[in-house]
Amino acid sequence: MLDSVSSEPSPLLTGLNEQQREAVLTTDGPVLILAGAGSGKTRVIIHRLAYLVREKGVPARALLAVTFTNKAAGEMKERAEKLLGGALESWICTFHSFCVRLLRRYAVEAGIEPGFMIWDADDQLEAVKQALRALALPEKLYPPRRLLSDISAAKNSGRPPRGEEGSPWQETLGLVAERYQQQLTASRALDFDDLLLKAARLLEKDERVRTLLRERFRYVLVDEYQDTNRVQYDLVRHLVGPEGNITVVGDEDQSIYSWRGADINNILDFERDFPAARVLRLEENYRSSQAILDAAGALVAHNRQRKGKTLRATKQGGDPVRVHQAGDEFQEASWVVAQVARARGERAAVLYRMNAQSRLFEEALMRQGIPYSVVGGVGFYERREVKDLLAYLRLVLNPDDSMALRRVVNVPARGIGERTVEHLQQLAAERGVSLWLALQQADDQDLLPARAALPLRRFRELVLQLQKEAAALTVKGLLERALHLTGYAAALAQDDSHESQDRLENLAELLSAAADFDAREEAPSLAGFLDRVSLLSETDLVRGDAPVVLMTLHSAKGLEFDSIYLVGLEEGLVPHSRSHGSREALEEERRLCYVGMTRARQRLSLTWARNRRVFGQRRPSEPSRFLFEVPRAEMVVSADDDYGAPEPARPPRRRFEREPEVVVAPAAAELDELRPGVRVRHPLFGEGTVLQSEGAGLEKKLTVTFRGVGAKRLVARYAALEVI
DNA sequence: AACCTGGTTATTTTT
DNA sequence: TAACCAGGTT
Repeated sequence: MLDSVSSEPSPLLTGLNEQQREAVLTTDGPVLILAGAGSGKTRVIIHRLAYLVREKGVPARALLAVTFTNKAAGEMKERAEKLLGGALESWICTFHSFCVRLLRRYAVEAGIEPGFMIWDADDQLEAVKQALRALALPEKLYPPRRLLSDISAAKNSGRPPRGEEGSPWQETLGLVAERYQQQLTASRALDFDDLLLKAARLLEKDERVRTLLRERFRYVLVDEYQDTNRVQYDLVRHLVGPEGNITVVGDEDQSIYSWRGADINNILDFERDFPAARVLRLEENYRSSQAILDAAGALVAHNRQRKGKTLRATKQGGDPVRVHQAGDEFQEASWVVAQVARARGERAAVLYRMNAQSRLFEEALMRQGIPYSVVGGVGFYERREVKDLLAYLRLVLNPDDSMALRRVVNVPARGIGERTVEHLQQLAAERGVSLWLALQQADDQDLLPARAALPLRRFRELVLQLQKEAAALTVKGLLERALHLTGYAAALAQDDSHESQDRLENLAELLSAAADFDAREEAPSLAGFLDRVSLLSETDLVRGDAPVVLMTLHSAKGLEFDSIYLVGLEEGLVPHSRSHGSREALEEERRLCYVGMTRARQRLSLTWARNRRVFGQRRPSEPSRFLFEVPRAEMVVSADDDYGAPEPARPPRRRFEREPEVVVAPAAAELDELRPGVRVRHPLFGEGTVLQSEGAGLEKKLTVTFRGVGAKRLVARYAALEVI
């Protein structure tokens, strides 16, 4: 296997270090590549794919690479195609999309409906609530979210709950899980966990399919192996078989998804599971400065659950890691934003433990007129109007999807009340059919509640009409038709509130997303569109253009920035209070912190606030223990000026959207000067020229071009512009 | 069926 | 604190 190295060095190997070359060339049998943060992992993977195709003559369609995010898959595919100079026929996709493709293709063998819908987290939660209602169990005693997470945990471990266990909770869990699953079945739908579970079962049970797939996929690669759960592990094992070529790439120090069922032992025990395994390490780091690596390395060295590796920096020196202690969370945000404003032109990220922390940073950035983007939070596809429209599309494809039906049966309002829906629901439960079928039967047998009969019939006809038209339409065309036929657009247009305006804009964006899909996809279909939307993740939608990005530590995995601000490093937050007590959980928190630190190329700042509002109450905080695990010599410590002073009185908080606080804005006299052609200075973008301006006063909207940054649209009120 | 209100409740992290 | 829900009112 190594003979091609000596005979003639492949051009695919140039620019790779010794370890990377070996990782590219070691293609056969089980291989574990331990890839440290910033060690050029993706590069190795794409060179490996190219090497297999070009040098070893393996047909591209025999290669399968599985990742966790669409973004990673997309990037991998794109770069591999660029390297090979042509379209690549390999499957490079996420675990979930791989399963969907498999299940759509082998639905019969898997024993599921070919046209299944995918339920999202909202649908799942709603289904659990329904189950509780049907069982006459109070939500207070049985929190739906906890039930759902237990159901999901059970599915991810490969053993769906049964109600046989002893404890009352387990018994209830079993009952609820059973009802929950019934609803999925009646709706011809699968939840996220089912996608993996059914695919794994299919491979386990059906020898023909298994053989077929093993023959097809002769080289399988799994990225981020440290984040695989039990079911994913089973899936991979069935897919590969004892003689297969399996390569897994991962880093045990970056395993941060145990709460979603990921099992760090999958990577730690790889050599036990595959005794013939070759283990290769990538320990040369091309991303971060020496100072950053030393600090991060010292931190993670406190973990016991690891194979252990030492990253070597290729960049020497660099700024020391900064630790800043702020008086409170407001000052923490101001400090960070001041630092960001000072370092023009570099890309920075603020990383926090939980989404709720983003707001203060958003407000501070907005006040300074610094453009930013937030990853996560309320995503585009989670907005009500978007989900409503998508629900109509789901009904077109599968009217039995009861969650979709429930969602829009009275949206926009058409006189179908809660009681009517409940009545139908009961009917459906009695007969063990979907809501749609119950509706149909009730209509045919004149069982509909008198007052709602007409609107219900019209709703039914509406769905049928959309179904009839769907075949001849593009996805965008169908969306437009749905907007019109349902009266959704009209209802929004009639109401001229700011909110409705926003919604219409979002729907317009949905239309353009659909148009984009129609144009780009080879064979665009409604099913394909819905699948893609369901499998989209938060980080897939990261906009890369903003100079500052705000996100959780979890979503930062796999990304890199010039500057990293790791904020809220306090006991109870990082490590999170829920992780106190168990060593495993604490180690995961430490890894989370490690992941955050190793995102930084040039500068790393760690901040904490001496007191912070928690549960709406101000409480003093302790610095995170992780701060003490980084050697003092690596750090420069600073503090707010009023460190130790009594807590200053704060004006009552005001919602920024309603009443913007002008902190730094052009002086009033300068507002009129902001005309096209005028030179201005921005704290972040540097000097630029006004290209265009519309409106007047603080509401004035400006288009300004900055050197090296391009044109930016700014609102005068927020823009910290200075006329020069 | 939409709106209001007061009380309760919660905070990880998300493919 | 603020988001959410159940229950009541219009």
